[in-house]
Amino acid sequence: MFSRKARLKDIAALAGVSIGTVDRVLHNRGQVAEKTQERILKIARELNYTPNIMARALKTRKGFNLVSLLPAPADENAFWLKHPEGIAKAMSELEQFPINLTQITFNFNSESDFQKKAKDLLKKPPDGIILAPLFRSQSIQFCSELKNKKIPFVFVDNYLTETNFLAYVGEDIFRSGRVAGQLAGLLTAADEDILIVNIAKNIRNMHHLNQRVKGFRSYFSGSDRMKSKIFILNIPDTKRKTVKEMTDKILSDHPCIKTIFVTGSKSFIIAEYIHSSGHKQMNIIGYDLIDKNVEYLRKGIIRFIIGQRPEEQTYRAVKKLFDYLSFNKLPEKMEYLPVDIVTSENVDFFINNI
Amino acid sequence: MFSRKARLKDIAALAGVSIGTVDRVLHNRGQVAEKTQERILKIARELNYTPNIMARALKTRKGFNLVSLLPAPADENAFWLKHPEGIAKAMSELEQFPINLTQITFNFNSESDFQKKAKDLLKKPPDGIILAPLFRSQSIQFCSELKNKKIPFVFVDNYLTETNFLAYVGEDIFRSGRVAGQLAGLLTAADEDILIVNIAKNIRNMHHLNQRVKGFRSYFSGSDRMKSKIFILNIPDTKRKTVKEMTDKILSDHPCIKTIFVTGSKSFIIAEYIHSSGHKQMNIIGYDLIDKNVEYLRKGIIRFIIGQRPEEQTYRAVKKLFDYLSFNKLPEKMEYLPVDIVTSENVDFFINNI
DNA sequence: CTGAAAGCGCTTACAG
DNA sequence: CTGAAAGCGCTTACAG
Repeated sequence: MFSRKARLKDIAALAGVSIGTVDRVLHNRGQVAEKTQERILKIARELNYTPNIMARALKTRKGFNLVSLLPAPADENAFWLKHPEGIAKAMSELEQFPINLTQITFNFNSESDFQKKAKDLLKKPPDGIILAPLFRSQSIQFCSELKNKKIPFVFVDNYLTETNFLAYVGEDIFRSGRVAGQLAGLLTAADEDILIVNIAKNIRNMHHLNQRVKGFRSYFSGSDRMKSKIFILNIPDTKRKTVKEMTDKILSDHPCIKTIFVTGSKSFIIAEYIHSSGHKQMNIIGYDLIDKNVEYLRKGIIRFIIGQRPEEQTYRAVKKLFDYLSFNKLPEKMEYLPVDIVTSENVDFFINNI
Repeated sequence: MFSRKARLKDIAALAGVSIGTVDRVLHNRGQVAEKTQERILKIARELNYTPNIMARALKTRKGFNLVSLLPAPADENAFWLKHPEGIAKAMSELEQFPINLTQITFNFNSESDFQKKAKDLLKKPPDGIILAPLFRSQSIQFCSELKNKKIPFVFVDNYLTETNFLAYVGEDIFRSGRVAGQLAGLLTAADEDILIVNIAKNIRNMHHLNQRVKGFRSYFSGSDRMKSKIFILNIPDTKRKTVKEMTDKILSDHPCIKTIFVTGSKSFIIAEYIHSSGHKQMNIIGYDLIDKNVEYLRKGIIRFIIGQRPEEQTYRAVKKLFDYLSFNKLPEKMEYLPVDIVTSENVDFFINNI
């Protein structure tokens, strides 16, 4: 009724040997007579043999220690709250296997903290690592150590081409900027202008955000669709006073600004200020479904949020690492998750939804 | 190093019985002395016992026959091309288990063909069914037979509340209409009007499409945000002549129409006509990432496509059925997939992406 | 170079 | 009411 899978036993019977010999051939271990070997391989091929992974897992029971090294979530970067959820989900699906995953976090603003945590974890080298490479040079150095120690690692959030990472799961950053550009274009009339706002304290953010700005601008470049002017504002911190002064200034200098693109997850700060300060209504576009952004999205103060599925990044990263370590399965190297366009009407589908 | 899971053996040792007895208690079979039973349950709880599903699967090796009963994809409903992909993906992930899934298709326009196929498949009753209930009364009847025969079934695409379905995976139809409404609102100025187009040959479509229309209208109702008028056009077939005549008429009667919402997957037909007929440019919003729609989306002739993840519907449906049959796991009953907002800039992420 | 045997954790039929 | 044993398909250490 069901076409049974071929077993070692079947191959052994046909080849007239024991299953031990078949196994030796199939795993390239031990010395087996050339002729026997050929015969066995031929039969295995004909029977389309693939091992029963249940039986293998049951027998082998090899455990792995994994480590995730991600920024600690804090008020100012609630974005990183979502990543542990994806890890938890993946681990619960893999509950049957003897895996440990230790979550290590580092201070979002401290390169030395990252270095310290990275160094510490290597004292007891894990079998695989999930890593958000926020700090470029420190990450490159760390990854070269991982390479020396032959520890595979998967990037989330961003990647560094100069390392030999096993895989990347995350946003196509440039592309997501283009999507934002398209949305801004839809919201902005020909006689209205656009403001890009970067809110960044540290250099990492700048790199990430600059990519989005590039993508955003690229959507408009070379086309005639854009008569609006595009201004840019870099706000160095999130103090209310700084935000107020800098925003007020640029908006009064350029009264035609109607659309504001906030390149990071802090659009709620701009939304809050615009909303409470008596400025005219703006079209605000931002990133990431953190609670405060969602709140302003529902209120209609933020128009669009672009989502990058942070939980799914870590979820898939864990799965990739597991498949690689357990089944030698080489994962798809670059896995760009969809750029989600989220509004007040479809936001419910995207939160608490992993 | 790894916290080992408790095994039957461990419980047996602590309870001073054999693993056979433990198993009998845990599966509520056979007669076990009250006292022994209590002791064993207590220990199992304390040890937080969960069975090792690898071992169980290896031993049990119970096979299932599943059937999917979905419309045959055809030129006129390319939407249904995607569903087999999700089935294929799920089956390849479950390759290790002795499962069969037979895909049965019926003619999208023929209720009698559905009835025939449904009847035929029951001659050899499967262990579970995945079903798209296009034809209401015929589906209800079929589902009541399934209930009698105790065959579990999962709906995709739509559901019928009066049946005892195991689960539904698909769109929140009303809600997706609301999302379309919001997008239309963004694209339409106060002095411009909106046209809703239903293209439907059969009654099923009408129900589905009407729900979307309701959602669409509900977005505008009771709010003052809408000064535009909303017209509706029902096109009974897709002949070029019919489309031309009816579209021309309504657009000349109402020259302020600027946005067209096509409630089904045939927005490419409207896009094609508008584009090639010398009408002024319209904002077109449609459904489903079938090739022709994607083509017009990329060209900028369709503005937004709303996606409902057809592959994921069947993928999850198969998984739910499998988990239910194999592990007695009751699935989440209503699983609404996200309403995806797709534009020319993020469409790449949503095609060939399962 | 090859075979026989133990055992992963579970389920099930049999014996008592 | 309970235990002992076989076996799912694989891997591995041992014996020859």
